[in-house]
Amino acid sequence: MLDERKLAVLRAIVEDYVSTTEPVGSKSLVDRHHLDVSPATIRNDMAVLEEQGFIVQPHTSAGRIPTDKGYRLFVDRLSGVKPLSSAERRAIETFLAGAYDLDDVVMRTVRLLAQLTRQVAVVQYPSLTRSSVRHVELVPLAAKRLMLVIITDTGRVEQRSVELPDAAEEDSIMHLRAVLNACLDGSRLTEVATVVADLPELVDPTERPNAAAVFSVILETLVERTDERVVVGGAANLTTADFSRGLREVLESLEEQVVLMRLLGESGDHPSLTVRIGAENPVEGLRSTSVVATGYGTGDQVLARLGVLGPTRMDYPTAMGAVRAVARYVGQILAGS
Amino acid sequence: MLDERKLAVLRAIVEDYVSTTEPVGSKSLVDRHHLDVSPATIRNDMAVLEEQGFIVQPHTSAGRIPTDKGYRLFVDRLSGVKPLSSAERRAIETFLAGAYDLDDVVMRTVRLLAQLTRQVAVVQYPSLTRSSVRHVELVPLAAKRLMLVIITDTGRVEQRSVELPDAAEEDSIMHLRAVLNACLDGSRLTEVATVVADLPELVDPTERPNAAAVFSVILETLVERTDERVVVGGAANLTTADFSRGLREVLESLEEQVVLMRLLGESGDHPSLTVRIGAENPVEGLRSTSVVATGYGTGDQVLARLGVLGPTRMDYPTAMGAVRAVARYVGQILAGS
DNA sequence: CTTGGCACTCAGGACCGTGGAGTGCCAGGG
DNA sequence: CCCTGGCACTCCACGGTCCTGAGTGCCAAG
Repeated sequence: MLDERKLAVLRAIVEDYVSTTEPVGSKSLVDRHHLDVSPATIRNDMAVLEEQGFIVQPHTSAGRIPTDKGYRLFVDRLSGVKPLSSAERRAIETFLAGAYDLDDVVMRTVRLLAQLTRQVAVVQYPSLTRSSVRHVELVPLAAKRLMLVIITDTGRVEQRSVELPDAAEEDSIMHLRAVLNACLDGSRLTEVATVVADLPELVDPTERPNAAAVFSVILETLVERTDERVVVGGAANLTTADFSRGLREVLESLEEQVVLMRLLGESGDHPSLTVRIGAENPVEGLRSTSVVATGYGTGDQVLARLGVLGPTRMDYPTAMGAVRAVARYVGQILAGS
Repeated sequence: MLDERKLAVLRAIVEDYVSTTEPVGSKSLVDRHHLDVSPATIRNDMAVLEEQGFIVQPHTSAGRIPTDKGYRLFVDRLSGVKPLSSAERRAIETFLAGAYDLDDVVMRTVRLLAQLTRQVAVVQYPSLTRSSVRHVELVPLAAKRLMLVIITDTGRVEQRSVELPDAAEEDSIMHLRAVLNACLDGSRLTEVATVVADLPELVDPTERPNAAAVFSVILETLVERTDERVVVGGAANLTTADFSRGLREVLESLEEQVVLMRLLGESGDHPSLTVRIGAENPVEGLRSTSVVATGYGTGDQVLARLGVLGPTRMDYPTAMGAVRAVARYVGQILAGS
């Protein structure tokens, strides 16, 4: 029911509206894109497109602007992913290559994405639950207190201080550390819960209370704490797109870790490019924004997600290209370190 | 040359303007504050205040608004620090008490400050250079690669990966770790440079290349890297105060770590409350904002700084009260952990 | 199905007039 | 010398009117 030309018209409307921010009319359409028909014909097409809910006019006798449904069709069928220029690719590469630790990689990634797309960038730290333990360290801080440091194979470091019920000897701590590393080293964090459950038997009875304290903190840290960290950058880009007074709402949402997680999509398993447009968005208050996100990781393993957020009127092909490219490079960087 | 009443007038102007956001005129002044004189008298006073540069009128025959100089006088001589209500104090206490590690303390602090003052909150992580080493850990990741973890007495953990020139035995790493901890444990980070310089002699000659690699990374991390981390929160509060189109500029500045450091004031030594008003601000692009900051730390030791940022038209007494109170509580929390 | 013609609609800008808030100045009184 | 009431003046903000131009929907003809 939508013939070839009507689709072309929709595509043209989206493109023009995205680049000009102004409702686009039949006249300007025909000469900017070389559709070889008259404005009147286009008007008929637009009437149909409007009836179907792909476009609307802000007021009678103004141009048309796409609806969420219109963008959706555009993304699904009318546009590809725009590959980056080679200059941009080089820029990404050199910019990310300079990073020297995980924090730095994440920070640089967020800046990079924000700059490339001129939107707000959102990057999730490599997920704890998907990585595995590389080393556990116990550092005595005081007689009845020590610091627990867990290092994962994605370079992430978690630290927690632990209160011990009894004063601990240097020896018993050494022993505990050895046990922990022997058992946990290499385990996926999803397995940690079961592994830890068996641990107490390996410890001298007199030391069990202290060991139990440490174990429970480990569980808390690795298993119960789903609090994945998310970093945001490029918030200044929100000012160009006027959300009227919704800007406050958007900024507030961006400070909520939980919201950001839902935004990126909890279905973090498949690494495919996801686009959420306007009201498709699960988050109240971000109903006038779109999110382009994807998973990233080393090899076929998805460690976390990253993406950009902007007004529904955003340059989807470019955003998708940038997000996909950056995700790939970050994956490479992480794999190589 | 400014008698008692003129000062009272200035104070009243600042207070009214801050609460109403509108230029304040002689008439509304006299009945909102019970100055027992006629509007005409006030007008004369205002003429003088304007001549001296404490206030201006946006257009002829509109009310007056304070200049930066006016706010300065207000802060220095006309207003105290408004203490928090006991409810607020309790809220601070319970909110901060729930924190379980350093990251969490900082995050909670930033939220707290933003909520209390309804401004943008800025909190610097406890400074590396002012704390001392509690433990150094070396974790082998691969034959020629290991992870260096440094734990400070303020609970901060720094991690870096190190490329080794030669493959390293488990033994030699153990030895190196022992040497490092023996020498560095307890040193102030400012002394680390000199201590490290003497280290190579304590290491077996065959291991010197590897040791040197580690040492240089330590130096990089602790000494050369002045990159102190700063966390921002409550950016949404910027939307209420209209910076016209300067909002973008402000948001951009807030994403630059370096800028934030300068904002809080590098003169981090004395713990006194600092107020920077408008153009007094060292940062281009934040000339229309004010910053209220202070140092915080354990006991008499200043570890870092925190504060709030807002439009020059901000409620200084309240902001100062909140900043001071939060700084104290954070200090207590850090001291107790 | 496309096209040119035509009448219609409506947002936005320019223009104008008015009301009110606020000022500066002045002359008189304590 | 300082305070005060009175007065004339200035100008912003607000609302109404008009006009223009972009854009539309519809229709009849090709």
